[in-house]
Amino acid sequence: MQPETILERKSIRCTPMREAILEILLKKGCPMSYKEVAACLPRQGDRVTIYRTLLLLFEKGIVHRVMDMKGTWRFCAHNSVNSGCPGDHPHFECMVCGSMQCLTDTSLPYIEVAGGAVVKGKHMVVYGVCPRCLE
Amino acid sequence: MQPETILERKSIRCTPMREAILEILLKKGCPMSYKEVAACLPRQGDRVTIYRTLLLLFEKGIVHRVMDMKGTWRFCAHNSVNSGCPGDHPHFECMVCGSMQCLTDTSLPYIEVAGGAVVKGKHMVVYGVCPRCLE
DNA sequence: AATTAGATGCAACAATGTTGCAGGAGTGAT
DNA sequence: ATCACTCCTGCAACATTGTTGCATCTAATT
Repeated sequence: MQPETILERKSIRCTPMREAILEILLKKGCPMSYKEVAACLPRQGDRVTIYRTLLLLFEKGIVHRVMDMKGTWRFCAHNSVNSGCPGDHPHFECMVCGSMQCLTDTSLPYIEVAGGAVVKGKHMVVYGVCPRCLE
Repeated sequence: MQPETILERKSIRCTPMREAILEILLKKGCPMSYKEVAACLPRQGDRVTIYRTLLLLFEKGIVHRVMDMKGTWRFCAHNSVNSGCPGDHPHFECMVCGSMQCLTDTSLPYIEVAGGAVVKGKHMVVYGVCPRCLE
């Protein structure tokens, strides 16, 4: 689906910035930090705008969000249409190059929390060394 | 085990700061951020020293470390003696009060990463609302 | 084309975490 | 006891991520 179509369907104004960011995320298909997204932008916009755009895309359910092992949010839009994305699959992070990857084929286990806590979501990062960095 | 004994066994100098921090972590038994630890200290030391102490305890395998959903490290020393602690159990984080809890009774699933990546560790945070905040 | 709701850019701020360096405390040997 | 040495602590400074408020500009609507 085109970035423009996605934005329209969610009743969000289609601005060049939003279109560009969403296009980058769709193209890469892996969780990207603000920094990575900013580096891919053709025209450098304001830091705050990028943050706000990423947050908006997340809040509207267009992308999902993962916290990496450095404590920074990463945003990811894969082409799959499955909703309720957050918390449904683990992510792999390479400790060498820092790249991240959605493990969409694996689902997260059911976890029971003792004492009657209500579970809203799950978040899993598997870290190690990716094939490229192993060589 | 006493903080002093633990430090001696790991061949680390037993200073008042280290003893105090380790004692706090052992007492609470749940993952604490730098801020929480600092707030519990009887005599306020330097920020950097606290960070360095926490990092040292982690590197020596005395405590383990979890990244919470706000992107800050939390450190935890439970009394159990099992080594290789990092990555062996999930953690629960309350979205309301921010408290965290080790789910030591649950173990993390085996996750296979396609493409021949080497997995070094796993990290899982389950978030929701704790029993206290539900009322 | 005018209006208006909303998007952007700027400045400023807060928090976490790190690095380099000078001085101080503990350890061991003479 | 004294000396030398290791290494712990505190200070200053900095980098990065992320947020907030406000003025200005832009996109969709009439």
